[in-house]
Amino acid sequence: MGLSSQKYIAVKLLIMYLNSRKSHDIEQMVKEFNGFNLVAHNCLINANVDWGNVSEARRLFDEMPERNEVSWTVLISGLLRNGRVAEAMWYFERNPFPNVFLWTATISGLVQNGLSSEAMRVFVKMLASGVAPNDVTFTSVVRACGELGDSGLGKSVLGLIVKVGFEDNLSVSNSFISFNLKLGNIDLARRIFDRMEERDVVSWTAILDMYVDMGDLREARRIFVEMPERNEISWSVMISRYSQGGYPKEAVSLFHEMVQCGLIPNTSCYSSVISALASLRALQEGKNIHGHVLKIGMDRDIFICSSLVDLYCKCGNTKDGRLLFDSVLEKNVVCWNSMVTGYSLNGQLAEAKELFNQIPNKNNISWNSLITGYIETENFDRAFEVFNEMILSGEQPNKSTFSSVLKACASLVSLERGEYMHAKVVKLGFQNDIFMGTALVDMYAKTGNIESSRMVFNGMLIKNEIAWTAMIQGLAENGFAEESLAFFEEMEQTSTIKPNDLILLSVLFACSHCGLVDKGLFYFNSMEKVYGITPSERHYTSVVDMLSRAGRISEAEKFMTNMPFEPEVNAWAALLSGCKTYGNKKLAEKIATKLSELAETKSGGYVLLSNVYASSGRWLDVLNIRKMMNEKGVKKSGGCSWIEVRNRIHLFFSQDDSHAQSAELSEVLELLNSEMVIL
DNA sequence: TTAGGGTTAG
Repeated sequence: MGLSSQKYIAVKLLIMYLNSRKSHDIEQMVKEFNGFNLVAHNCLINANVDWGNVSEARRLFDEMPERNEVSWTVLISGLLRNGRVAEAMWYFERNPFPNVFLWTATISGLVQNGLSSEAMRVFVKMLASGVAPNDVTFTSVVRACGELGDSGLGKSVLGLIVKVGFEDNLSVSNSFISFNLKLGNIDLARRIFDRMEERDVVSWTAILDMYVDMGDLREARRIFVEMPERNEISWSVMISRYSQGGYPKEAVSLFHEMVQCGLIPNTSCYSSVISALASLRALQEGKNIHGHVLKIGMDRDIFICSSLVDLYCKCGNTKDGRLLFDSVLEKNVVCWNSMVTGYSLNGQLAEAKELFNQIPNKNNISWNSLITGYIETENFDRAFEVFNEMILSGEQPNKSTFSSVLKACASLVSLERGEYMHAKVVKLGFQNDIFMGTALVDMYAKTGNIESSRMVFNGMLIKNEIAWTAMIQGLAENGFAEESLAFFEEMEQTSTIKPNDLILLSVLFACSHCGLVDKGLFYFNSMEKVYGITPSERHYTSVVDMLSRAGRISEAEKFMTNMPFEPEVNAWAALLSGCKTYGNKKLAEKIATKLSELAETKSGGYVLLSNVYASSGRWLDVLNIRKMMNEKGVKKSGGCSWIEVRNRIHLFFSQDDSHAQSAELSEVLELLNSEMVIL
């Protein structure tokens, strides 16, 4: 077989690979080909690497009777591209063709796997071996310096580059732009860009990304429009950053715009747009994209698959998510995490736990997903257990982990654990993070330690809407109504943050508890006009409560009849309680009749009704309702309480003695009771 | 063989 026909076969295989991406066809073709063909074999290895069948690629390589330098390069760079560094290095040590391509492929592969120090060591070895680096080598080496955040190292490499004469090379200059952006030298990056004689789409995209990273999406959009040349990566930068930055709608419309312009989206664009659709819970459009991805043969891409798993799960369809997950041959940790998160989000904790146990290389996101799942299903005990297991396994908790566990401490009203977590946050140096600050303010407020809550809040360098909400709400709910209002006024005067519906609810709550009725009514009436927030049922109920507490019963009643929706049961309860306090028996009876009617029509109505009677001290009515519920066979979910002793949560249910020490506890209670009688 | 881009947790 001559070289030209070998080339012919290789080209044909490549065309088939690009068109059909069907491994089977290509394998068939290689088999039909009489005898061994080196070029075809190399192509097949390359194709398998691209499809993620790395083990198959390695098998093909190992079985080759003869290999050339392309075979070695394809295999080693393929292994590195798929994160199989140890295997790649094993082959690298044994490679009989140490040319510049292979050195460069290895250096860049190591950098891509986050092993920049190792990459630099290989680079030094390369220089010592006498092989001269080329421009591509330098771009990878500069990237490694950037990843290491080592500006001194970058300067030494620049010296070498100038010595060899690559300083004006386009790729090398581009890599220096990103190097400086990584180190925060924005001005220097911009100066390099401005000084460049020739710029390509990569240079422009780097500058575009700079504005996106700074959070200036408008300026980024301007650069994007003005760029002399745009390719699919420039588009993908825009789409992904809009998606990640909390603008999923814009990301989707940008994707449509791209398609309308006649451009072909790459895998990045697809994974980003699917992620945006997942945020929007847009299942149908996501399914359309999935169909399209299947049609064009991108359905094996791990990024696309992980986003699709996430999409199906976020839309509540864990079954289809799992089906897709199972079809992925070589899963990475992100793919695993997407599925665990999917089960967690949908409350399927047994499935989440089972899958979590099977993850081969867990990272902290895997742990966080499971912890969050337990917290969302209010299984706080298990959440803390998993947290402890995480620490024991040697996995470092991150800010997300603490955000979750602090939420659990708040829900459990467990100050002791909260303080322990706070200490850990400080030890790891996370205390200045805005998420941490907010979670701590909330935890301390919910556990009743308003002093610490205030201290953390005052110490926060930047305060966002969520932080202010936690503080204002915390103060209001802990009975510091006046202070809560003072903080609200301070927020209005000193920040640009606009009040949200939760803050206004707290403000109404505070006004109600301070007896500042007119002030409360003023804020309620300002909601729509000044703040552009439509009041919800809860806001209306709060006003009813406020008027009732102040004895303005007829006003409260009138307010209720003018509400744009059916009043909540809590609103009736507030009014009834007001009637009781101010002795309005006639209206109280009217409300009682109304509530009985409501109980008939609403599911769980009896329970609510009995709660309403209980809250206004009408115990006879409570007993009657309970009797009626028993007759009709209506079950009430039991009351539940808990106490924390030596890091263990003890749960107690009403009319239930399932606690292991319930007999002893009863005895002690009886003893205490008798003591109280004596006193 | 490269520089610019992607998926998951709070």
